[in-house]
Amino acid sequence: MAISKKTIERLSLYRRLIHDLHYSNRSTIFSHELAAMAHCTPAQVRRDLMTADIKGSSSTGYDVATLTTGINAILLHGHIQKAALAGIGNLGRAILSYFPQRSPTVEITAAFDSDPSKIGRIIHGCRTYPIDDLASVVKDHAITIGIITTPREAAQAIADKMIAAGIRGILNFAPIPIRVSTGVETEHLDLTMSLEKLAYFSRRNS
Amino acid sequence: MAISKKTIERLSLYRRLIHDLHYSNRSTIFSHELAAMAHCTPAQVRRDLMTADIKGSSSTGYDVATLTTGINAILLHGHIQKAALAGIGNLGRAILSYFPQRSPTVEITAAFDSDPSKIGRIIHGCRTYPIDDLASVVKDHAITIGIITTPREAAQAIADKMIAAGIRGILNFAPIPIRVSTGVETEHLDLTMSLEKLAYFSRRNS
DNA sequence: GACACAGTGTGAATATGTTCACAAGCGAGA
DNA sequence: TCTCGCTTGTGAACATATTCACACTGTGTC
Ligand SMILES: NC(=O)c1ccc[n+]([C@@H]2O[C@H](COP(=O)([O-])OP(=O)(O)OC[C@H]3O[C@@H](n4cnc5c(N)ncnc54)[C@H](O)[C@@H]3O)[C@@H](O)[C@H]2O)c1
Ligand SMILES: NC(=O)c1ccc[n+]([C@@H]2O[C@H](COP(=O)([O-])OP(=O)(O)OC[C@H]3O[C@@H](n4cnc5c(N)ncnc54)[C@H](O)[C@@H]3O)[C@@H](O)[C@H]2O)c1
Repeated sequence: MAISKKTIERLSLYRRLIHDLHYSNRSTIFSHELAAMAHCTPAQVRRDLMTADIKGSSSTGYDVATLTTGINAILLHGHIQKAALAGIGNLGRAILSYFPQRSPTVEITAAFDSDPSKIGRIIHGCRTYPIDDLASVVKDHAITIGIITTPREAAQAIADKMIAAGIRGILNFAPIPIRVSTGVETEHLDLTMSLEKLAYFSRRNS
Repeated sequence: MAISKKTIERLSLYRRLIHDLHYSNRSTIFSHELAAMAHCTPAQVRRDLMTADIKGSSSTGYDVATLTTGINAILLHGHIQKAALAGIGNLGRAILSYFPQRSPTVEITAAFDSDPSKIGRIIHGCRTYPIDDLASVVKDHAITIGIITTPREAAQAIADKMIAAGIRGILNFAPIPIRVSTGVETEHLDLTMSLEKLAYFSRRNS
């Protein structure tokens, strides 16, 4: 029952699209409808749902409620996971303002900064702490996910602290890959890389 | 001479790492050093550079200057490409503040919003315009890349305007896939999806 | 020289991801 | 009940990406 990264991404997308685009009102949906929403092929959708062990009917397609519950069973897995954000700068604040209510599976419960002027307040429901409290807060709240929005120079040290405190997954926005011990999952979102890739292919395939 | 997306991403990363981590002082670098920086395998680095037609020496490794020029030849391709950003909100402003000087191949030259209170100013060197000027500004400045940081509801319409104005690549932060005509490249950066993926795998592989 | 060494370049093997193509299921209508 | 038209589920083919493994190369040493 191992599900690939790409499939997990799309399951997350399917669920949100069904929720956001008012498909949750409908009782059933076909693979080609989901495919149109997610911008992929019907075969891809069926393969993903097969992997997720979600069954449809050949006459009515997939039951929306079953679909949602099935995807939740995989992504949610019992309880909401908590995340901590480090670096309450421009990007960090944008994320804190955006994220509440976004995901039924993850919530950002604490934010950290080394700059005393950035901490103490509650930003969009999220408490802010000095970076030195990271270990204790992470342990007390059983936080399992870290988000790094500090400058590049601080990123690796923050990641090390997070991992030492028990965090098992890191979403990194700093423009440098983070080295982690095995068993820790890391995702590197790199704006410059994405833009340069786009620049290359937008020239190329036109 | 077709280079895959993954390879382009890594080439962009290699170049930036060499630049940021003071490797540009050194005259040569080995595949295993680049691999350590980029957090991948030496074989991967050699394969990428082979694809990029960059040759090294078996005794000294790769010449840093050759490497930089070689990657630039691929990513830059003669002239800097210009980008336009739509949606000067929390995320849009964070990007405008972050991006200047980040990439030698792409620069954000114009930003657009539908809210009159957001426009008229110059943010970090980038002029802001009403969204209705998008077509003319894009054409006048020969902008080829679009960045969407508007709410979900507006995203597809903005994308359509961008494409009509001649933009060939779109970086989309709105939580919905954008439909584009063939020949237009699109990249969907979805925070919720990334976090949910991380949540899943951080539980799983520990 | 000739040998050892530490690296590159790359065909081949492997792993991962996507699409094809079609049997089988189901409901509607005759 | 039979058949038609649509769908799902899925083995197999295909495509893409990574890793292995090793011949080859330039340099330093004796
Ligand atoms: N702003 C963007 O749109 C954007 C986009 C892509 C990537 N990034 C990356 O995200 C990171 C943050 O960008 P930003 O624009 O928000 O920068 P910023 O300077 O506005 O914010 C950085 C924050 O990190 C805090 N910080 C610094 N050192 C710290 C430490 N050791 N521990 C805890 N907190 C620390 C600072 O006090 C500040 O609040 C950077 O690495 C940047 O490269 C930003
Ligand atoms: N803030 C984040 O960290 C974050 C993270 C991931 C994704 N996103 C996505 O990015 C988008 C923007 O997020 P935000 O937090 O900056 O929101 P925001 O509300 O702060 O900003 C949205 C901006 O878009 C402008 N806008 C609205 N309709 C427009 C239109 N038709 N044409 C031009 N401009 C228009 C608004 O005036 C506003 O300035 C959203 O789709 C959000 O889902 C945000």
